[in-house]
Amino acid sequence: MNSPKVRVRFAPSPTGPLHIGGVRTALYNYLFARQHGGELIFRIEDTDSARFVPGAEEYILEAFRWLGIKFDEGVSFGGEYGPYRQSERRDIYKQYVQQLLDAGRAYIAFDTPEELTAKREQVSNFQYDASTRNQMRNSLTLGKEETDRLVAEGHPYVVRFLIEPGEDVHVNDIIRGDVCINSSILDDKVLWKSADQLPTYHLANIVDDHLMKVTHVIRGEEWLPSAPLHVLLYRAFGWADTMPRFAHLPLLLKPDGKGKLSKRDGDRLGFPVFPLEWHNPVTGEVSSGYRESGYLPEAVINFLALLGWNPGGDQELLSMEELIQKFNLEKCSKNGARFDYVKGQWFNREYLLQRPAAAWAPDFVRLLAAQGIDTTEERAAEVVEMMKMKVIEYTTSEGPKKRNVSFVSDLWPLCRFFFVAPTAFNREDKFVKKNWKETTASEMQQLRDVLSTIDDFSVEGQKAVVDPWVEQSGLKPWNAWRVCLVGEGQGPDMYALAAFLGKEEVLRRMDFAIKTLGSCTV
RNA sequence: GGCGCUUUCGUCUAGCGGCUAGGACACAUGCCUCUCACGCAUGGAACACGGGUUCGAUUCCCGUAGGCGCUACCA
Repeated sequence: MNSPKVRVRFAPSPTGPLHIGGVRTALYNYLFARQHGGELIFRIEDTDSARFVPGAEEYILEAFRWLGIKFDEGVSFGGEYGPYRQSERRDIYKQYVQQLLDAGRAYIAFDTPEELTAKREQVSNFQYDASTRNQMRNSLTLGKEETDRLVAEGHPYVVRFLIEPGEDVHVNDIIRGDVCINSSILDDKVLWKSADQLPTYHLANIVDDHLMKVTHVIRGEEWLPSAPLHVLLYRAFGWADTMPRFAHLPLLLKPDGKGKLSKRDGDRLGFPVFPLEWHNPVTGEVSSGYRESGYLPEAVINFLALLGWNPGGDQELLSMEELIQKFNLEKCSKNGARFDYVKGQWFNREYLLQRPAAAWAPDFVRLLAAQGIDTTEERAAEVVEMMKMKVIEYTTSEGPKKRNVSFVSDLWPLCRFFFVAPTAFNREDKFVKKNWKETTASEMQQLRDVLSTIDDFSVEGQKAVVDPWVEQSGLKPWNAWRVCLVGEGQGPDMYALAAFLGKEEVLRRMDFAIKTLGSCTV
């Protein structure tokens, strides 16, 4: 018996920007589908008309395009199992709800939301189930005639799933093994909503997965408690033999404190929780995205892939191809993973370093332009090459910290002096203080005179002349020279910096420093 | 409250009855050095607790405690 072709789906609801946890779920589905030569479906679960947010669907699609997660079928991709937007499948669901009604596996209930709220307030732990349904207003208590009459009169109603109590329902989860819960603790879930005349997630989900021939449901752990309900639905429809296999992924948790990762954590700690920048169409609020923050899609993918799964072994830098090859649902961890965004920055650094400096240049040029600096990509690439191994200081809620250059945008604060000459010197600066003594001005004047004789101002050209002079004079001009050209204790190798600036600019900066700092002791 | 899932360094994790419990991020120190770094080397750092099972438990079972989730006419 050969198993059917693997078909998985990622089915977000368009209620806003895609959360990074959702991105990981989609990624795992993608890796699984690719590894098995299967198909990945993109379905839109927009059965909650109240929470619909315009633009969310396009946002999600663009996010996956950027990340390199490709779908084979679904909204905007086509396919033979459409439509793939649930709001366009109303008639299909209606038909299946009727099937359940006819089979006596579901019933009609007239209780209004207000009545239910009141009931919940008056009876603690109230649950609409076998123990309470006979006290409510539904087709079971009202009888067929009365029900038909109320429906005909246009009274709003919902359809509820009739759950038989006292049965142990088993879910065989790929990640968690056998999960068993008793049907008595399940409530008679609403399958069809009166409010928007659409099914709930539970019904739509089962019908679609069945009709779309989905073989594996890979989703977040928040769905685990309702998985038994889904199993019961498959059975009620008579689809138990083709029921997909389930895999419930661990959740992404806050970097610190308690609870699951939320947008607020990103704002508080300074990292994005969305793949792309999001502009809230109602509030106008802007949330940062990984793309706009300077992350490389490969880095985001690699980082996310290893949050909750690990191929074993010591290799952590993995390409999409390697991930596809090594991915294994059974090796997913069972417990929630704290979102270690600092490690995410490290991944980005690794991927940034892997590419040639020239590949950073366009972004860097744009960044410089925003600072009013006009330069070429070649020049920018030279600077990148000299500075990519440096460390940047940044501020956090716990005070200043340092980290390696991890983004192109880290470069500007480190590279200003390449493009802007010092206009003043901070005599209180430790480095300046230490390296500018009363004799320094005259030493710098000597160095200046030596430099002015050089025609070939390349690193090699300078070396050929300056090294012997250093040797013979016994001077150590480096730090003072750095003060002249940079203004502080920063920057690359002095010859490299001087070569970049060019002879004229170097001499100009030295003249200015000698004049400004003079022979005074600082 | 009820139900379910879960528990190895600060964090992500490897481990699938016998190991000096491994790696990575982060952190610290040293070397290198023309500044800051990179790099290299080194270091601190974990099996939640209590019972079993077993010759032997981080590993299997049961409790306890913590964490997480669900408990809507939301997904």
